[in-house]
Amino acid sequence: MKNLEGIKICSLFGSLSEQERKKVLSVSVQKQFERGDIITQEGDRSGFVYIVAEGQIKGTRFTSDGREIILEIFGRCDMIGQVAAISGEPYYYTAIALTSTTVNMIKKEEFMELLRKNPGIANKTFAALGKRLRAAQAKIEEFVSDKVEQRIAKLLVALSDRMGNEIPFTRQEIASMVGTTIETAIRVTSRFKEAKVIKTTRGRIQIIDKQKLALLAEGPPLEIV
Amino acid sequence: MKNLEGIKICSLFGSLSEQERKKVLSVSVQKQFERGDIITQEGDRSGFVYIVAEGQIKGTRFTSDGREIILEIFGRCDMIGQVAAISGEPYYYTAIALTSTTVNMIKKEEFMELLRKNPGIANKTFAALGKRLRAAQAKIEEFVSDKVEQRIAKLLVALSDRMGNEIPFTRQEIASMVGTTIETAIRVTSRFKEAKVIKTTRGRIQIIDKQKLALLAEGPPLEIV
DNA sequence: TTTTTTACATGACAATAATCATACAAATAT
DNA sequence: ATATTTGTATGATTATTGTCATGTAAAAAA
Repeated sequence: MKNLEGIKICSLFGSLSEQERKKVLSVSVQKQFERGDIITQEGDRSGFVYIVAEGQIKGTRFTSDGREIILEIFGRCDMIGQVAAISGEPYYYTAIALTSTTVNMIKKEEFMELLRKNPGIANKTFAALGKRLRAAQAKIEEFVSDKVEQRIAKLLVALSDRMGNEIPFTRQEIASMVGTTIETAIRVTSRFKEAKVIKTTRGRIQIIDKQKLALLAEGPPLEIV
Repeated sequence: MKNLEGIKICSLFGSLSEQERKKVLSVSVQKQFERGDIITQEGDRSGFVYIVAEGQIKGTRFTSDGREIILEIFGRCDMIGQVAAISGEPYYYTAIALTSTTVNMIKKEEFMELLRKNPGIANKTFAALGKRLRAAQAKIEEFVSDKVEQRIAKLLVALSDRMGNEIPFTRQEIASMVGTTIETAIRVTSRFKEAKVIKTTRGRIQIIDKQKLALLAEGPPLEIV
């Protein structure tokens, strides 16, 4: 059963006994999404927690004037909707599938039960949330002290750590992740291309010189030659 | 015992029985700080969780070039150090007392025990963390879509919701909270003063027209007359 | 195949905010 | 009482990024 596989590998569930794991599976329903499908919608109250078994999801919000802000990228074993489940508030995000995605859905109540009965799961869930908080605060720090070029360099390094050297995002998506306009994102990536730290094709960025990129993420901007 | 009082009112502990509360108190040590005192230091591993019984604390980080970034303001009943306690990582913040402050310190291990044995506390701790995550993400959104004037207006509204119409921060601190320079913070607050939405004295801002301020937080900037 | 849409590219210009400089008043220390 | 430090104020200039406009190439749809 692919269902079992998806969830078995998640370290979150590593501390579960075989019976417990079966219990998790018995209360979780698997669902499939295709690129562009909406998994949770900002403001909704569907009452599920999602665990990503396969694929990539973007957690986005839309500004009043319709601009998209991509706040996080979720991958295998990441959890979506815990905060909403525990605080009882609606989803904060619109979660959209970036690739073909398989998720395990757990009803809010079952999830709470799970947390209550399994300190191991509770701790890991908590720690994961803490990690997200720090990531968000690190991003705030970036906004305060980095220029767009550094932010994009940082993003590319982070993304390649996560998904390898082929980064499947458009410049518009890059822009939405670092909080800039598409024009600026294009200009910056063009400069990177010129300096041979990346290669680009339509909707893709390939990292060539990750080390140089890491330097750009910290240090001074590229000299215009 | 003032100790007891401090912790009793915290809604976090509302679900505790009298014995449980006593247990919390038996494992918590009270400590006093004065303005400017450092409570936790970024990178340290002291292994305590702090609950604010009285006073205000700023959670800050320092950039490589020494600039201060104020990420959060903590007040009564807020908790500091939970993430570090649970994930086992060092403190992410430098927490500095803004006023005379009383905190209840709980050893990391005791805190974990507390969480494990009291689902009510665990849930509230988790929910509080979720709230902080959303606050951080809301701030990211502000950086993406607001100009400095709006960010400062939003900050002043939020601060006055929390601590009343007398806001005890310098323009430098305001600047560190919205991620701008002191000059820009001064210029913007001066404009607000001119428009009679605030009054200022040294180290203080008094909100006069909160409604107008809320409008400025959303809408277009002040017209320069 | 032709049309339309989507993603990338680039120039010109404007706006926002940073930087640098200087000044002054209030608080604190000597 | 005087000196020093700290917080506020404001002008001039520059840098960074946003906005608007226009163009091209690749992909998708007709």
